[in-house]
Amino acid sequence: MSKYTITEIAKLCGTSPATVSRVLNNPDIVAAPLREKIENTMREVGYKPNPFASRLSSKSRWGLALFVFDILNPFFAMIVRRISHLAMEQGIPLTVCDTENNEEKERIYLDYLLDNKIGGIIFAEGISMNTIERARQYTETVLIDRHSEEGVVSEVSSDNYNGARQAVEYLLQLNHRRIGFISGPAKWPSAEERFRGYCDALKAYDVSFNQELVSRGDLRFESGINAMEYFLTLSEWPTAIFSANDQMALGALNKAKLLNISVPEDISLIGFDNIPYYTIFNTKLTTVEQNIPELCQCAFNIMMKKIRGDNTDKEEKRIIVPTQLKIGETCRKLIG
Amino acid sequence: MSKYTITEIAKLCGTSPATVSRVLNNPDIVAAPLREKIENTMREVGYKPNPFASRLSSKSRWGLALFVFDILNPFFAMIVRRISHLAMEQGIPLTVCDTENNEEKERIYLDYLLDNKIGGIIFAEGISMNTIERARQYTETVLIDRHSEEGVVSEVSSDNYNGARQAVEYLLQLNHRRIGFISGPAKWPSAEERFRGYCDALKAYDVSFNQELVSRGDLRFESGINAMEYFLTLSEWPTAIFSANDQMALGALNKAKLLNISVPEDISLIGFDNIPYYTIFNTKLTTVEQNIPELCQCAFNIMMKKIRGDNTDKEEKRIIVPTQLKIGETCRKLIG
DNA sequence: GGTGTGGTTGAAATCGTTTTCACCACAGGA
DNA sequence: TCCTGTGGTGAAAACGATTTCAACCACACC
Repeated sequence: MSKYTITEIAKLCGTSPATVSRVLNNPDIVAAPLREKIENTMREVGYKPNPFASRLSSKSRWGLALFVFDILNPFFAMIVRRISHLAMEQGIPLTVCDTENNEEKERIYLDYLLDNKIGGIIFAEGISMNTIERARQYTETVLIDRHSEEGVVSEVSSDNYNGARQAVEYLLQLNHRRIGFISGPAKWPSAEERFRGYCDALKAYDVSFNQELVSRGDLRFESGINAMEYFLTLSEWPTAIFSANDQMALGALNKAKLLNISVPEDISLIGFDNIPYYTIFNTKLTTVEQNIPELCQCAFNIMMKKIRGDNTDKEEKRIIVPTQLKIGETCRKLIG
Repeated sequence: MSKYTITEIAKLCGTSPATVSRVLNNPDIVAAPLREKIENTMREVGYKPNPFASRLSSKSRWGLALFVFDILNPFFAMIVRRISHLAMEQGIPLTVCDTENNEEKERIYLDYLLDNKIGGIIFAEGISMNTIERARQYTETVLIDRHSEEGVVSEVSSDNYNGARQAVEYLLQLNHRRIGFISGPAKWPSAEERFRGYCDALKAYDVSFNQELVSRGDLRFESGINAMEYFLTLSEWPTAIFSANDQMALGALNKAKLLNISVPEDISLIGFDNIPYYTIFNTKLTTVEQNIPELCQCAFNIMMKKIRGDNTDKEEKRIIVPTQLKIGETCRKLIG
């Protein structure tokens, strides 16, 4: 709770407020001896600049916001946890915006933030492109696991394609050939990529794609249940199922258990995400781990660069973070 | 993005900036016709006061923070969702602090917030009393579902006692007499109250308390599993179980299902919280609903009053929000 | 008709920074 | 010697609100 002002620091050092301000914002242009003297006194008396005065005179933007479409979903809750940790470390206020999958709420939050001259916004998967586009015109933006059309926005995402492909190839190596897929929503690029990974893995093993083995889900638990119900109506069951996320995989797992269908004895199962939260089930799910800390760290770094204006301009517009297959207890090798 | 200043509004209305400011902060003291004229022009041109200028001149604190100890827990995620919604409605920036059940993190967050002259902090259950005490000395505080020693801090909580009591009495009315209890952590007052409710309900029905029917949990899914395992080792099983929260109840439910023990045929089960998230299981849990929206609204209102300084001073230091028993599919009536 | 009185309003200082502009001293070139 | 550029610094004007203080105008009352 610093009670000192820039003027007082100036007086203590026998210099002017202007110079102290320069030390704060542009240290290089003040002569070394004086600069050090000022820096020392600031440290000694525990001076902290008043953020409101700063922002009033420099019309610069400030603060970060994070948009997630469903904070009750542990994947996004995890992102909130990481990003808010990083922001706090840097002493940057973060506003968390849970849009509840509601475009009107996105609009209201965004208006509010723009009015308050927010410095940057990080969008997680699930936010509408309208909102992102509008934000982009007024402030810095970074996407996590969300693709924009033409790489106009910086984005950080998991390697959804290879993660999915690796998972399905793992099943293929275990001699599975009849592999079901529980997909995500059609509009979500990250979900689409997982689908591509699924298809290409099959192709690589000369297994023909079979539409009846695909069940469209919405990433929530229930759609995993529904998917499993659907698969069991088929005259010939799949021997393995790959789900576009853990929640649906667990829905499927739960459904199977209730019907006394054994996983992995009767059906093998792989998820995607590896949310720690989901160790709640006593069967350890085999899944593709997304490196959420890394994802968040990258997104945050890019944002900081943008805000600081370190525009090497050649910067990668798109960063891909590798995934990792985590072997659990839900897959088995077919003898055939 | 309002480009108007208070001075311009004044000019448009043929008055002075001072008066416009008064309309903003203290409308009553400016004569009705002038006030309305100013209000209208502000509306017309879409004027929004510059928050930084405001905060610079009025040395008042500003902004809110919300502490939760585990944002991955849907109960707290729900609180984050509600409070951030309310804050945004009022145009107040909210900083969400997920302390990850770590006292060091609490300290860091708090230091940061106090440095930034935060206007108020809302603490949810699970934050250490040290942190709350320290915060209380420098800023406004409100607790949700967290009791302070002597009512020094305003607090809003669910009617844990009566909610628990009602649940257990419901079981008693269904002729259950051997009722197990899965408790929460010892230090949590809200969990303790649920325990008291359990005990008093038994007493009211002349059922003697039996220590072996109590299993201590930590509110997480796993401890529900453990509790169920424990109960099943008893020579005589309980015919019903009341769990101090939904997560543990679902752990117990899941364990039972895996062991082919039917709920409610073999054992009845009641939870506490009614997190919408948990409709994920296809069996609808009978549970005591906490009115989270109301809880949050109350806490928020109290905070706003404190910030505004409307200290009727006679204000209730403690508000209790009623709970409601939600009948699901996990309880049955014993014939005996 | 003078004197309060209370309700409204405006002028001006203030909050703590940033930033522009002018100034100075000194170095280097003509 | 004079002129010009340059790096370092200070004075002072913003930034956009709040707040104090004084002025003003009825109006009523003695």
